[in-house]
Amino acid sequence: MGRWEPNARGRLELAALALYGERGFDDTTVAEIAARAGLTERTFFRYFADKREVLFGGAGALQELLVSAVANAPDSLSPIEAVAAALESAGALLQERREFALQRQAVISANAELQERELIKLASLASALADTLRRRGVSDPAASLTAEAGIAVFKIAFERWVGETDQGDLPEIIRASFDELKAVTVGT
Amino acid sequence: MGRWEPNARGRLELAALALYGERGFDDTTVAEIAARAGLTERTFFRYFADKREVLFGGAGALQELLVSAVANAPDSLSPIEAVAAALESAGALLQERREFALQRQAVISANAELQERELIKLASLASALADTLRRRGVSDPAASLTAEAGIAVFKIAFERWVGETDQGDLPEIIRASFDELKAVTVGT
DNA sequence: ACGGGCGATGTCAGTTGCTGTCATCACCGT
DNA sequence: ACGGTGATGACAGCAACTGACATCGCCCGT
Repeated sequence: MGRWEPNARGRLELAALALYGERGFDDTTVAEIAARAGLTERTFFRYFADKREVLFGGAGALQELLVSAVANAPDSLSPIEAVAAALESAGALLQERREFALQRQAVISANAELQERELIKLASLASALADTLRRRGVSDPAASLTAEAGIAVFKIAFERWVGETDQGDLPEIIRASFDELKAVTVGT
Repeated sequence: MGRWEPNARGRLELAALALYGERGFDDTTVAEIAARAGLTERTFFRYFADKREVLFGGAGALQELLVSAVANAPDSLSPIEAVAAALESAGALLQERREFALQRQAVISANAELQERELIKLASLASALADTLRRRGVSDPAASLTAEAGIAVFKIAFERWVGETDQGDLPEIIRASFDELKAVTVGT
């Protein structure tokens, strides 16, 4: 194709994940990542806003998936059911890339700055879900609460799935966690 | 008293909040904060791990308050009721410092890095609450779900309270949001 | 009262994340 | 062939953060 090797972005993502895994996030310099990808530090920052963002390239696609799943859910579903169904299908997708998901999560779990970035991505997901619910006619604060509760369930289900040695079914864990949330909120 | 002016930490917090408010987080250097507090940059980093942390000095106290409130809640309260009561009392405390809370929140809302830090503090709160629930005999995933749902409710209630011109009652908003969550999770 | 330990602060040098600016180098259409 | 263009490199510079060492009074024991 071009003058340069193709897929510079993908090479950077791959190199970063490998190096973060081998030597840790803090002990990896951006220059090292770039060198491993056959590029320079300056080019790294043309593709990614900062050193952390390189691990979150898939966040945008995941958000679009969730939003369109909720937007296209049948009207017969209640808001929380629509959100649950969307998260289950996202879970199914994640499950197909379990190896990658585990490696990535190990890196993130080892570093607080990366956890911060992950949390704000999840918050962005919740915000997008709430917007979509509002477009479905759900009013506030129900829309925000449903979205935030859904993301909380997803977080916890994902953690459990990652922690399991015998690989369980993620969508199933998500569904069970929603049921558990329902039981828990009843209170008395 | 001492060789130095007392309360260096407090002076740094005050100077930082003022400068972040006046010129924005990005356009404020740590050296400027330190100078305003009559100290040096190096001393700033002895008190705070990084430039953001200076805004989160109260997080530790808040966490202790919540944990002890849940730990000391009467056994007659269900997990979610214990969490709700704890968050309401935290809300009452926040309400006493409304001016400060609003100013601080305006600064945080204007900057993504600060939002990240706030999110990880909230996640830490949720984690501490979940631990406390487990010590009360609640098992997982109910403990984690209750804690995360509680924090989600708190976030949304706080946002509403901040957005109001006619200052409503925060504990009341929190209680109402818990009720709304219950309604929303019922689903169908 | 005096000397030394000690805690809080200052000074300095260095690394790294990140940015602005300009140069370079093929490819592409005309 | 020629100039435009998009991706990359080279370089300089700022600010966040860290480690090492110096300084300065206060306090405690003798």
